[in-house]
Amino acid sequence: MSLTVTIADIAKKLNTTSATVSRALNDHPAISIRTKKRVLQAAEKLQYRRNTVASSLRSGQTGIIGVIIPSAEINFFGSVVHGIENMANKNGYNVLIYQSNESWEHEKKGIETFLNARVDGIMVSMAKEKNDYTHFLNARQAKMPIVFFDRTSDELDIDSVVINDHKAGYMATTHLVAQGYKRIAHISGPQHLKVFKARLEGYKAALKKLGKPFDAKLIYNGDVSIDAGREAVKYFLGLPKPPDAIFAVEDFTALGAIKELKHHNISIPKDFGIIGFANESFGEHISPSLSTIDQQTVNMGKEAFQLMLKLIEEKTRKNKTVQKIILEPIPVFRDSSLRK
Amino acid sequence: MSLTVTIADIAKKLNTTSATVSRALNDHPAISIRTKKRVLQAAEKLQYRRNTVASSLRSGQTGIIGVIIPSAEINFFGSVVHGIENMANKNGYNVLIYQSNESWEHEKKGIETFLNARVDGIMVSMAKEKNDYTHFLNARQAKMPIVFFDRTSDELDIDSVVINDHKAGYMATTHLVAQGYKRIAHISGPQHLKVFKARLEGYKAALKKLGKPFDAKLIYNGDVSIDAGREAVKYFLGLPKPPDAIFAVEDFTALGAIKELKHHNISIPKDFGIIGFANESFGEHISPSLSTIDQQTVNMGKEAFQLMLKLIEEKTRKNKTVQKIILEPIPVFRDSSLRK
DNA sequence: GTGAAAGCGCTAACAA
DNA sequence: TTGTTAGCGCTTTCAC
Repeated sequence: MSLTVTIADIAKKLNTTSATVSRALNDHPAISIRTKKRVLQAAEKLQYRRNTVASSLRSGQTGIIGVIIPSAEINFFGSVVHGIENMANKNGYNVLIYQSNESWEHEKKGIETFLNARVDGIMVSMAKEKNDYTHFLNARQAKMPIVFFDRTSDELDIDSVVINDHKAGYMATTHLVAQGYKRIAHISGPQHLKVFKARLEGYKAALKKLGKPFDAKLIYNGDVSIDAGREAVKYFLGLPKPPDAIFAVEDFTALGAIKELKHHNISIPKDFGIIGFANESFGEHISPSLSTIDQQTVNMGKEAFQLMLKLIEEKTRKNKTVQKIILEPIPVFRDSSLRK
Repeated sequence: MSLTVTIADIAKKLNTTSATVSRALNDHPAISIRTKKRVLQAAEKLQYRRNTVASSLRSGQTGIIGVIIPSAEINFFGSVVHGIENMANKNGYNVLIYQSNESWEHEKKGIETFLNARVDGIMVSMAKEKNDYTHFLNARQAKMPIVFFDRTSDELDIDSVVINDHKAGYMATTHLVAQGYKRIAHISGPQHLKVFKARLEGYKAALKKLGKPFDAKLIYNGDVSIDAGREAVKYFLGLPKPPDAIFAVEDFTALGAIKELKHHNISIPKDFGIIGFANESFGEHISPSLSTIDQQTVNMGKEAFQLMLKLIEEKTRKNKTVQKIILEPIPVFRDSSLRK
């Protein structure tokens, strides 16, 4: 017995041709029930396994979606990938992962790899490191469907799924004020990334709406880390008129802030309110438990994949409308910002 | 200009043949520097992109490694995948992900998918749900290199990378005794999974070594969850002679235990010691910070991939030695078990 | 409803 | 060093 069974083997056994076997195996409309049955039985008996590589070469479709993320080690992306993968499998697709490790060089290589592999579509969350967009433009030129999620860019006119970061920032800020805090500070992130910028804008918009003055001294620009949170608090407490609440751009930053405030024996939420962003798993377990904004990670993955599916279908037609799906942020208020 | 450029296009342009172009593109030894240069230039100019699907069909190698994990949403697996992916990319491989969602059915389908896709190797961390091993045996029969990591089985004679769970259990238990705790309890996990069983065995071995009696009442068999930790503590505190320390099979279980102990106003680590397992990210941020055992996740991914590489190379030779790599657990002692 | 024949794009054995 | 030829396993016209 040869190691790999092909449709030709099945055909020979049944005194028919590869074409017929192929049709039977693919549920082709023009095939008799009888032959189909015989083929399927023979395939089973011979332990036939369709060679998807050959199939892909001939049909021009691989059934593979390439996904580029900064790192599989970051909770958020693992979770989004989970959502993508589940939807993909349900629709008969497989998912190839490529990590950029936040490097532009790797991101570029990832795109190249996926184009070569003739994947059916590419989904990307951009690396922090930024250079030019030629790799994305190449992909577009090759008619490759692309969907961006979370980390996207305004400079490119592309289909994307993000959450409404502006609204989220607005919500977080409004909530703190509603809880009676008077001076709300914000610890921001790198402003060349749209997500972080939008959160800051949301914060500003909320203050304006609530008739509160914007004070540039109450903005600390950090690098999205525990340390940034600590440093921010040190800075804030040194101000002549320190804030009494912080909206942090992300949960780890908020965590650092909490640690530093505790270190100064400042009582949370009584004397100081904190809200973070991302709903990281640790948030509900620390004390006080951390208020935050949930980003619907798994759902984001699902939506992004569905958008991809649409693009793949539309590929034949010349439909060109760019779609931007914006998910609603979900506030999760816990002890760190709730005064009874 | 046609949408896809092939080596035939390059050949035509240079008045040569596909074979020569292919050789130039693949750094074949028998090729003149001059032709190679010309081919590479032409390829660049025409924006040629090698079709890896065609290449795979012909060469029989896809350069793809299939990875099956229970869920990309679980921290631990995201982290291992990170390790695998990094090594894979360095060695010119890509990684296909398949999630079993702890279901045997999905796991089986994953194997089937990967066999059809003719991946160069499959890496698996088994689903909790167990049935038979036919899918793994099928893969073996198809001469597919397989490496298991973390969740493996003794019933299959397979290459694997795990950490020394027995030793880890031993370490954790010994540590608690060394800190002066007198009655050490254990919250265990499903015993049909080797990892959990080994941790229990390590616990027992430590007690024996230290001349402490084993008391079956001090074992609570949970399902690896926060709730299991809570329930375990309720049970333990109801005993005539309750324990004064717990080695929990996993961090979330430990977390549940801590929450319940706090609820009973029992002081940690003064009156009660706790150590968990897995070094989940939340552990260092809760209070008291959680002692735990680190599993070297990223490193596990690296090692597993290197083992895979070896299997792929050995495939031509008939080398059949099964390798089991056992990583050292790394104790991380924090406040929850450290009495000064 | 089935068969014959061509070819997806590439690589590799054999010649020259 | 290069060209010729064949074929990886499958799908898909085009006949019948």
